Amino acid sequence: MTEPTQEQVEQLTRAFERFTRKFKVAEAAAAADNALNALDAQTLVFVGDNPGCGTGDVARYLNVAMTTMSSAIDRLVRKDLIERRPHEDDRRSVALTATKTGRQAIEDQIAAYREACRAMLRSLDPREQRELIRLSEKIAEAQT
Amino acid sequence: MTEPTQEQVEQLTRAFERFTRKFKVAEAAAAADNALNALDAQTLVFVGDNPGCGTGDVARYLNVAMTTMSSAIDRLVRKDLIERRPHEDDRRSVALTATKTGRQAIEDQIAAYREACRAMLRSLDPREQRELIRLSEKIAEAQT
DNA sequence: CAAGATAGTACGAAGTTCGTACTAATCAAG
DNA sequence: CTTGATTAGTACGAACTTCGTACTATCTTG
Repeated sequence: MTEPTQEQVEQLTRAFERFTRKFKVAEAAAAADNALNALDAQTLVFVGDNPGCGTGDVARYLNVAMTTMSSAIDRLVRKDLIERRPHEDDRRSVALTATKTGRQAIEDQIAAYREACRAMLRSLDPREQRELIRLSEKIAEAQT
Repeated sequence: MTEPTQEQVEQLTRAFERFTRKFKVAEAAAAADNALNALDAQTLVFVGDNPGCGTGDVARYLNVAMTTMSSAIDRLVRKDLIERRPHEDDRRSVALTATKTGRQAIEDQIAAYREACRAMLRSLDPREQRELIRLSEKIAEAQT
């Protein structure tokens, strides 16, 4: 827990700008098939991870207006990627779940991500690979 | 350059998903002031890095239609963040440059990025910080 | 210099986001 | 149990974004 130097921060920033770009390309590639925009893709993944969640849950998580999320869900339902079912306990709510097609689309989405990660690791030798993963996890945990 | 294991790839993917999310928040925070959408922000940064570039250069780099870029540039010009000047050699082209206000906005944009990177580094001890930067640069260079 | 390629913009159609207004269901007292 | 406030969600329309088509102006090449 030491304050990094200005120079170090800038080096990492430059490297990460390139990573971010790489991930965007990966996202775009995964979306190409289903023609999902960024919001719809993120919505689909969230619903896949949180079956039974409601419109508001996703809206809050992705930081968009409730009505925007309602539209996004409309599009995903029309493409048969998710389903709106009545919620058991609260009849105002809907319970969202990914359809079989939707789960497949999520897999493709994540596979593209994973492919980008694999490409990164491939540039390193085995010891470095282990070290990068260790450091990444340490950071991810610290951010809470 | 050794093939990483499936397990390693997944660990890194999970960690990077969290990073990506963090960067999106940073981007959103930087955009909040100027109310720039993602495309406009990226366009502004590119023009800042490539003064004198043309509409088509940015469009190709960001992978959008020429007309889309023309609109984005319209918006940035209207906000006085960039300028369209006639190109010296080729009078069909425009030469784009960031205005003083624009350069300031870019600084804010990048500062938010840098802040996210600094936060990451802070979770590590000095030896680990140096190692993370070294590995990141190695990967960034290998990707070409 | 004529034909074709290139850089860019105008315009309009299709789609996205979000605020306002509304319905339906739940909760909290009284 | 009813009434008033809250909560989950959708319908609708305005403002904005993206992009294809059509067009102008300017190189480039044979």
